[in-house]
Amino acid sequence: MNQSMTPYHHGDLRNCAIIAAAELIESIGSYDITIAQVAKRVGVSSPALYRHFKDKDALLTAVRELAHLGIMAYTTDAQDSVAPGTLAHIDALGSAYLRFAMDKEAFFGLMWENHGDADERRAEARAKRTGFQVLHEAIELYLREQRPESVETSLQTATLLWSAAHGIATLQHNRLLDTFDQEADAEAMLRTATRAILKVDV
Amino acid sequence: MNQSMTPYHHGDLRNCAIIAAAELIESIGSYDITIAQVAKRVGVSSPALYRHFKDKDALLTAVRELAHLGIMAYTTDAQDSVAPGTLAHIDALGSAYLRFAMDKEAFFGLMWENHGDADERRAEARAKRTGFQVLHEAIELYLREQRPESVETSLQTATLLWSAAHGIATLQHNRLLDTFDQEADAEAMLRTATRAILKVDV
DNA sequence: CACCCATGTTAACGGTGATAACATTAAGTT
DNA sequence: AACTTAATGTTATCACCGTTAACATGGGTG
Repeated sequence: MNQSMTPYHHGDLRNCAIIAAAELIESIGSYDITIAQVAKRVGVSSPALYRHFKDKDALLTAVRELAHLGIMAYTTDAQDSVAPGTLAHIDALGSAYLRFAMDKEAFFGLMWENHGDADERRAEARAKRTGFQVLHEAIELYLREQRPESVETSLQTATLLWSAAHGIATLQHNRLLDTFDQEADAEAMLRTATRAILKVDV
Repeated sequence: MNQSMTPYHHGDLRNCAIIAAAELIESIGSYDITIAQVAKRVGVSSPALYRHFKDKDALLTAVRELAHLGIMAYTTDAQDSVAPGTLAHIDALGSAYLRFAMDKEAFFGLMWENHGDADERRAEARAKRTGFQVLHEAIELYLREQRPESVETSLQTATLLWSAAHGIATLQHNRLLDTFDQEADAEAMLRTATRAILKVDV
């Protein structure tokens, strides 16, 4: 009846809460947020959120899904301008990963927090594997064309390269790269690692 | 006077609280502990801890120092049985790192949490750099003897190798290595990475 | 229209980190 | 030995947190 403001039933609380949480995280630069903060931002009482999320971590898990989409967007963008299966392709993927870690610090941190129950864990593992597949395929293609004798190790190679990228991203995220090497350049490091692991002559 | 039990003044509360916190973390396998839990374990009221630690994070920072000592112990042990500056030496350091990450999961996770004020951050960075130096020296020695033409890149090489080790350790810690490659073996991966980065022929 | 269920509300609980105000004791001064 | 003081403990209390219970609202279906 009252057509003016905020009807009793929100209508799309679940999605709005996820987005509000994400915005909050982005704006304070930390995933240390509060149910009450999210509720307030959506204009709803705290307990209302429990109609849509089992607990706080379920909400954060939903935000993590968003973060996975975000990283996929970075990845997809990066792939646009490169030929599939080239070294430039692999570089672009790695650089997208590093860029996401820097640009969206709080989300990157959140993604690697491992609280949550088993179901949530499995769902996230699936999302992460999806991202990994992109790298794996690029590397498989690269090896098939450049080093066909090593193509059967493409899975191990991809896993190792991801690990290297993740290590560099994580250390940079914690501001430790500069601690070790004042002139460290994450992107250059990853390119070096990529070439070493792919055994390309530099 | 009353020689029986628990004098009013504990006498060594600060150290005991740190140890109690560490034990608690080890026993529950998570660094999500409570001031009250620590206080109870030491047999003291919660506010008493605030005489010795500015806040909860200061206590956790002290525990992190302990964790750094722990990783150094692993490292030192590993070095005992290898000749300095050999590939085996570098392998031993990496393997010690991975072993610590697995054995002391909770501590490893805690070490890379980056809350805390600027002073605490700087202190921790120093501790981490100390650990890094060990790897750096081993690599410098190795390069000087095996690849003298690359010795001036020893710092970059050490930083990169640490990043790779850290990435592998972190992914394993989050149980993601198996997600990517069911047969992944962290130690084997690190050996591969080490050889690739040092440009040793395999 | 009547009912019901999804979805919102306010009230309340136990636990958290932290502070204030007070108590006790060890150590130092005279 | 007595007094003072500072360090270090205590209890009482706060605001806030995640979460649940009990109640209110109202849209959708018979």
